[in-house]
Amino acid sequence: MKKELTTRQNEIVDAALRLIAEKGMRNLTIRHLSQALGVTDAALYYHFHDKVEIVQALVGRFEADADNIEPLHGWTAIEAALVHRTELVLATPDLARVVFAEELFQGDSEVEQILFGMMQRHHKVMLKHFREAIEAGEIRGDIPMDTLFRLILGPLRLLIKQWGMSHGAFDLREERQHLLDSMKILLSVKP
Amino acid sequence: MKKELTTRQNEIVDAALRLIAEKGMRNLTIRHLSQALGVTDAALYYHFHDKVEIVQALVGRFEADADNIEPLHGWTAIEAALVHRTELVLATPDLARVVFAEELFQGDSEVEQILFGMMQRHHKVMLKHFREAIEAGEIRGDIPMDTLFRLILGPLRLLIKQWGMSHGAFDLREERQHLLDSMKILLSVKP
Amino acid sequence: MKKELTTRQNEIVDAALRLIAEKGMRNLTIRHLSQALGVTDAALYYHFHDKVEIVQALVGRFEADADNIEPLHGWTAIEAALVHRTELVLATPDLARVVFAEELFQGDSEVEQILFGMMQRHHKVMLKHFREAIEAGEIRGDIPMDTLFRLILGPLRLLIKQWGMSHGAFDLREERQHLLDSMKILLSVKP
Amino acid sequence: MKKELTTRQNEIVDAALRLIAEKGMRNLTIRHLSQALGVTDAALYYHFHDKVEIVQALVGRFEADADNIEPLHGWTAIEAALVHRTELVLATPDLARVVFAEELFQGDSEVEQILFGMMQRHHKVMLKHFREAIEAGEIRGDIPMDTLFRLILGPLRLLIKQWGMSHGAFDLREERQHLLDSMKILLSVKP
DNA sequence: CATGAATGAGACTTCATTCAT
DNA sequence: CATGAATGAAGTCTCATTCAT
Repeated sequence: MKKELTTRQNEIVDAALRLIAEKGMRNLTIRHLSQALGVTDAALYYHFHDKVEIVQALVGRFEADADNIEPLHGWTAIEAALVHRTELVLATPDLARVVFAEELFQGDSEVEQILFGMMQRHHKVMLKHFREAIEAGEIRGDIPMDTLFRLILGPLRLLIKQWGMSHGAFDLREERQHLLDSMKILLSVKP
Repeated sequence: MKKELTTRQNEIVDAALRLIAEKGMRNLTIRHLSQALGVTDAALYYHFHDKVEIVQALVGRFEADADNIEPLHGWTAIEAALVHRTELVLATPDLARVVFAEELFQGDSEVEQILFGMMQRHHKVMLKHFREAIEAGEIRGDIPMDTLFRLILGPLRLLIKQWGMSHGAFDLREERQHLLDSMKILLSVKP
Repeated sequence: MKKELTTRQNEIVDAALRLIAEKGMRNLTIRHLSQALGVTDAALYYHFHDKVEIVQALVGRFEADADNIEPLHGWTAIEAALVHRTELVLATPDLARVVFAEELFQGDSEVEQILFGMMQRHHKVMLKHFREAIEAGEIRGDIPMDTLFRLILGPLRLLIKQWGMSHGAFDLREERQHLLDSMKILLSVKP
Repeated sequence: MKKELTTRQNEIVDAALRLIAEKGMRNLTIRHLSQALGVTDAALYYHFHDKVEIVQALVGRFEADADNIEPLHGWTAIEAALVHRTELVLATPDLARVVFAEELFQGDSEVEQILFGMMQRHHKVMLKHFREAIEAGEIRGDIPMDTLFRLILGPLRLLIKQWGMSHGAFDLREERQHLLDSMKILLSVKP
């Protein structure tokens, strides 16, 4: 299912990501992309059949990285997931402004579905970890699952979005740590 | 500063909002808009000088509604703000999928600035309420302000986004209540 | 043939002239014109049936002024004509950048004809004065008539054009006098 | 600075020149141009980034030709310049009705500047030749420089404009010769 | 692998004009 | 006298894509 990308294809996806991060999805046009790469429009069609194919490869990036999480459990897994997200964002800041920005692809139904699938799977995995954490007595169990998901992922999303919109004006790792610390305190089971 | 819109102008903004909500920002073209209104492209230019002007009027809607919050304080004000947001979303569902979707306007620097200003002001107001709530002993004071903001607004944003993306598949009021209840419990000062 | 213009019509023509002088013929649009006058587009159609009618009235201005030359003869008439032109230009500088700019109306065949007619008549009158001046021994007679016309009118046109393009940067009267003096010297019959 | 044009670009500029010559600047639209070339509007944008770029290339034509004047001096250089102009006009009659028609570009501030620069340089060169001619005793020295410029270039401009407007109804070379002869006589130093 | 040339659809915008009020 | 609302044609430009070389 997942196609291996050639070197050139990866270069193209990199450039595409850069364009989107810079000026949004509308900035991702075949001409801009080819100019960024120093080739002709037509040249891109040798590497990808479609523009859709490029965007799909781009979205695939998120997934590729997201899958490499080690098999942790409970609160440890939750913390790892949040850390992983922010580290990913720090590693490829262009991704930072794109990930969590599902609206960007609104209308691109092909991409929308891919993203929706990703989100669903992620959601499922997280819920599993929540249950584990509750069973292990790591976090309190009196909060509805969906609400819990929002309480944990919502702040993370907002944090990353703020960081992206401010063009990295604050220390993401530090703020992420504040977030994790506070969550730990708030969610821990009271004696 | 804020321009009063004519009846027709409001009709146009309504239609624009509908278009965006349906298929995203890319769906908001002058042609689509005029077709939705049953007139020619050119007709719109009688009412607005620019497409930008239309989008600005549209963004102004958020602001207009956001300003009408009663002068509450502390946790009450925070709760009211969250309730107000969700009620706004319920009242004009088209707005729902647009609000909190700053990325939609990424690249549209004119609009970006307006939104940025709105966010800044909102942020400031919320921080004031947080401080009041802490002083009043309504919520605990050991969480950094910015983190507190993310912990409260992040979940709300995610909730509204989920509701929008699912096309209203769940009861927004109910879930919002769960969120508020949980927040209250989590943030309350422990004896 | 020549229609008397109402007060409002004259105001409109004035504004039209100003627009053309400012940014060229392409700047003369009904909307710009109406905006300059502080009314709606539609309002202009009460005063003129057509845009063509406005332009015709505008061109008529040149003619109107050009006709009022006193019945002089010979070199005196020639000098008077040149003086008259420059004075006209000084009196209504907007006209300055339009008059002698037949190209501006190229394509506007209706106007082109009017202008062509004006030029023809002017040409004829000037030739008559040339002949008188030669017969009177005021200027030498060994220059072909058409060449003489170019030698006298060409410099004047260039002078006015330079003045217009420089936005009145030099003293038109002074330079015109230099021109007349030099012409007198050059063309006078040698002993 | 001066960009080399491709074959296709030159074809486009040729067509553009033809369109302007035929019906004036307003006739130079992308659609007309592409139709004249038998292609789509969009095709032109492969060769030129802008419509402005096309016009600039077009204006560059004047300059290109104007620069190739041999290094002559004094009256010989002046005569050569006038001859060159008329020959240029005869060689490319389309240029004829455009050259000396600065008004055509009024409002096109980009082009206006290019033209203004060209005029300035031309003016400077001519003044130099005037001085040389005076020093060499070829022409009289009692006429102000600027006036001299107008006396010589003005008639030439008018001649070319008349020829262009009459669609080549008379023998340009013959009339130009009359002009030169007369000028020589008038301006020569009297014994 | 890439370029040169083109296309058709559609984007935003301006223009002159009309008509009912 | 004027406005409010609209129209149809035209203008400039961008976009994704194709095809021959």
